[in-house]
Amino acid sequence: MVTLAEVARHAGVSASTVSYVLSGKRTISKQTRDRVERSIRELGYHPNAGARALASSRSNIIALMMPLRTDMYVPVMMEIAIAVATTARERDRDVLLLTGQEGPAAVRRVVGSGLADAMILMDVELQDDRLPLVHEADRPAVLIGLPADTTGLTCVDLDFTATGRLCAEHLAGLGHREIAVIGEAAGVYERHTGFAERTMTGIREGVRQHGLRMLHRPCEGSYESVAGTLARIFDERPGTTGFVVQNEAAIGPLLSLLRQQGRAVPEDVSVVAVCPDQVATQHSVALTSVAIPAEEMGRRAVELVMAKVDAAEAAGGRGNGSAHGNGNGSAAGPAAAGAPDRVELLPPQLTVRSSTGPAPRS
Amino acid sequence: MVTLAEVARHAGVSASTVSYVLSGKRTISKQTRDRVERSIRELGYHPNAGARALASSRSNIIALMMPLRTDMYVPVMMEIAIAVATTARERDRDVLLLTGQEGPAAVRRVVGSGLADAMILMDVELQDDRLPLVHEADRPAVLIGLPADTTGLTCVDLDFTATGRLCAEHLAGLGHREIAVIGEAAGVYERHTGFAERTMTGIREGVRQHGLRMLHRPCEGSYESVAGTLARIFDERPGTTGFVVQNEAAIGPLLSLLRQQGRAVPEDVSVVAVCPDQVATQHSVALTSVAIPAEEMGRRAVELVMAKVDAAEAAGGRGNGSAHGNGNGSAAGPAAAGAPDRVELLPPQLTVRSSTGPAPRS
DNA sequence: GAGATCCGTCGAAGCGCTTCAACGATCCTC
DNA sequence: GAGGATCGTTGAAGCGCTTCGACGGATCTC
Repeated sequence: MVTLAEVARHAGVSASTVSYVLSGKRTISKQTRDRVERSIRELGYHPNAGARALASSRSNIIALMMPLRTDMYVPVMMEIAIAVATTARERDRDVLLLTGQEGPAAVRRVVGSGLADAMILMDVELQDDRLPLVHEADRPAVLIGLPADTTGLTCVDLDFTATGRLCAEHLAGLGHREIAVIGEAAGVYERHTGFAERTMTGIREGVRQHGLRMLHRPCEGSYESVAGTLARIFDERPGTTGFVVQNEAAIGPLLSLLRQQGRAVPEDVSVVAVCPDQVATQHSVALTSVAIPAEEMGRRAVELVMAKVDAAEAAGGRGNGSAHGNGNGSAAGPAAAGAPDRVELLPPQLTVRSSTGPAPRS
Repeated sequence: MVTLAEVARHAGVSASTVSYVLSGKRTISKQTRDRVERSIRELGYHPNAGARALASSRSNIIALMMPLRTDMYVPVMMEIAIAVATTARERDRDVLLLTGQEGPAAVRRVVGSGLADAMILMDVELQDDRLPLVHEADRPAVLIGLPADTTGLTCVDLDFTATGRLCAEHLAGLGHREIAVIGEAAGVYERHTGFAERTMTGIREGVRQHGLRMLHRPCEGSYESVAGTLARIFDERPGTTGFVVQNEAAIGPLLSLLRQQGRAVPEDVSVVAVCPDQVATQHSVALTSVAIPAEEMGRRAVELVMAKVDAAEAAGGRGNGSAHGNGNGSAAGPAAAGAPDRVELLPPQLTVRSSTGPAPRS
């Protein structure tokens, strides 16, 4: 392995000069810089990550905690993860992959060992085990998802309330009066991941405001489950003409079943989905949908967490970018310039495709 | 941050003693060990990862290179990644997530900086850009997937040839004489990822051996594409009664279409799929399938790569666990005990579910 | 043109850990 | 009971880097 010292010797300068060329923290004459850079290239030098981390107490690594269960939203999770990794690399950081397996202890370990400078937590639940540790660790952290209490936390998520409202409004605008929501599997509601509830809140707002009637039924992704749910919906409300589907897995079966029953989409019933664009466009009918901006969520999470790292650095200390009085959230204010704690809800965007149309004449 | 020195002081021993308690590399009396461990707990000590890496030139990190494109097999990729991360953690290693974004240069960087001790490469193509660098880097590496030339490489993959054979044999055993293969999207064949070809090789073997007739059609995952492909198949070979589907995305549309056309599964046509079990069981008909053992692939990859790290360590040097003469693969042999280069093909397992049955009387 | 200022470079001190050689103490062995 | 092994522990030397203070020389200021 080539070391910095060897580069220095090769270039005829001191080690510190090489270091400053690399970091840019002091001005170096163009002449020297060129010479050093040439030596680096010729020798194929790569700074040793461990030594760097030790000397600077910055590892340039961001930890990404994935959900343990892989039963849901896999494509979304994956897209977020890839966006995180890609964005981090663009900013010269690496990403450490942690699974939920290890539980909250992972937070303690990573923080304690200085392995990572910051954390991004995915799939945050309303009452998340890891949150107390995040607070205690007082390290830059960003959550993807929204816990019940966001005090002192920075979060990124799709604005699911606005999403729900948007869906309801879209259907209302097309003249639909009775709509049904094919929701997430019951387990999702029980786990209190929050987004399902928020979507429903938004839908209810839209429903109330536009005087619609609405039926909400949780539903598994299996064909049988969708069939049962659908049957019950039409049983109870034969006049239903609009559907909002939040469960990706239910979309395929739903379209199949509607076709089988001779209900044309969008002539007889309209369907609007909440899902990634890729999913929306791969079905027999291209779906009007609100996209889940996975890529943007991942990117923003990295940007926010890095801003916090830099802010903490500038402030001289470790820490979260904002002071933590012991729970007395007094004077949260803008704090030191940089990255205040905040909740960033991405505005939903509804794309009209071929699955929604005017309500049929009653 | 608590340091090892503080632990030593607190326990009334020297720093080296604490280090040996932690690593177990020398015998320490139970009494001292207990005392040290107690201090560690009381102070909440976590060894500093950077310092450790620097002093030992081992980072205890395994790099995982994900494919850049997220268009395919996302659930499989995700499952592999999670299995890798989980298995690594069980063995006290962490996982660094790299995307294809950075290209082959990532290999050089990670190896050069000592950030990771070893690499696992996913989604390896037949002629993979990264392979020359893997050879050159001479660091423990394991590929998930099979390149054209596996000399000096360790690979893990499903035995797709056997998989193909198994599918053909299963259908043959049920009396089907004319079968069709709904293959991967044309792009997959063009990219030469290899597994698609290997599956076809196996299917052809089975077809030949059992005297079947076979039609192979690449197919996109979209509904329209499947519809077109299916129409052309029945056009050309009306007597087709058995299907092998390798493209996960095509499964849903295929089942819908068959149902629509009044062809009952499995009474009129049988369908066998190559896909994760989870996918196989979530459709309207539970599919007879050969599973893609993602979890096992991830786990084995970690086991193999760690064996190589240990072997290299024991052999005193860096290196790949086996000598690399400059391309003259002479006397590859068992080499030093430990982890020789090898290709590990996992045996496929076919699970009979409800989508295959005896061929209809012709 | 003397003093203050700035620029580019260097030397040295550490960051927190691992590991080697060494050493006293205890245990055998004959 | 003397010599050698063995055991448990220690001190010190780095691992490769960052960063602080210092320093000579060029540039500016009045």
